[in-house]
Amino acid sequence: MADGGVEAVRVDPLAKSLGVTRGSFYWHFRDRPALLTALLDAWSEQQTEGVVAQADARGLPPAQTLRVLLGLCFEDDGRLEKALRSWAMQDTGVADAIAAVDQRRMDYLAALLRASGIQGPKAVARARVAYRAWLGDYALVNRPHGPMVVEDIDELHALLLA
Amino acid sequence: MADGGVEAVRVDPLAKSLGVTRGSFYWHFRDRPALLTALLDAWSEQQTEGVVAQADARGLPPAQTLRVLLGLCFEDDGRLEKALRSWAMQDTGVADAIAAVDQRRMDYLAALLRASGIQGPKAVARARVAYRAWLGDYALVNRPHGPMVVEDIDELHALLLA
DNA sequence: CATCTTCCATACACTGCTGTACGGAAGATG
DNA sequence: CATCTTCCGTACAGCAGTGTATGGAAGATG
Repeated sequence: MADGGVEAVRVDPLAKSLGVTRGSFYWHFRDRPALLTALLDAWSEQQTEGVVAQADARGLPPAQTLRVLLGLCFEDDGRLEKALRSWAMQDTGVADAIAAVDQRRMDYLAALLRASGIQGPKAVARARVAYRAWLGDYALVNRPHGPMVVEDIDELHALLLA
Repeated sequence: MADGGVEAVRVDPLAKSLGVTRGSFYWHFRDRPALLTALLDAWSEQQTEGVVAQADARGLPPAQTLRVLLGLCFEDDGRLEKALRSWAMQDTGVADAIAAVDQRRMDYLAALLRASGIQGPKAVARARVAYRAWLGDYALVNRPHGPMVVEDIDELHALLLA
């Protein structure tokens, strides 16, 4: 999925790469769509709680937690994230699942900003800007120096808390 | 391409939707890859000059031009942009072409920020943040209220010039 | 008018993938 | 030990799309 997108997750090549035959696959899954939805469900469940808990676990003040969160997020190469969002363009069910994940993550960002002293609607607007900046980093095909450079993260962090 | 991604631009369905046969296609293009590269070339050439010229044409001061540019960019639904970047994940040639377009657009953004009084490296870092925010808006599957809301654009504009 | 080029249709062979039918091995259960 | 369930392989039919070979119509050119 991360390598070739939805179109690349096909049962015949998948079975071959695993050293089994399609007969095995069709015992575990009803058909290809069943595999895909299983994949989506697993990702969705994992991404709603994982990163948030990881950032909160350190028990830092909100402004520091925000910085830790940004660092964590920009570490990922985002290939799976990109593949899923590309998939969502042709499947509204996928789009809905991702939208729910987006909402939870932006809510957490806004809460962090409010706890850092950013007032009311500004917190929500900035949370959306930050979330878009994170997603946009993935969209950049050849990212200038690998993942986002530390200076860019610091600049974003400072802008959000200004 | 915008609707279904690269995988959807196939010669047989395309010919059918145009009311012709594949025989016609294979006279105009050597094969499917030839069509795809022709598409990419056209997009690349169109996107290097178009929007920049459109923003500059009004002859406004740089800070206002920046606001106009942001408004113009966030108008687009970005489906083609997303499809191309998704395609770039499996084709380095596509990735290179898009990276070149990215570079030109970020250079223009940085120049606009410098002309607005943002000093040195800050201009580049903020240009990258803004460009990522723009791309990230496309990545959001169900965008909250259609395209990016005016408040978000204003907030971004203010942050960039702070 | 004859020929030549341009543009498109028809027909064919071929590939990669899906889903189903069936069969068989290996362990669990009575 | 007989049977039954679990898990997987084999074989087949079918579909969608690619690329090629060939022929033919319509206008351009001598």
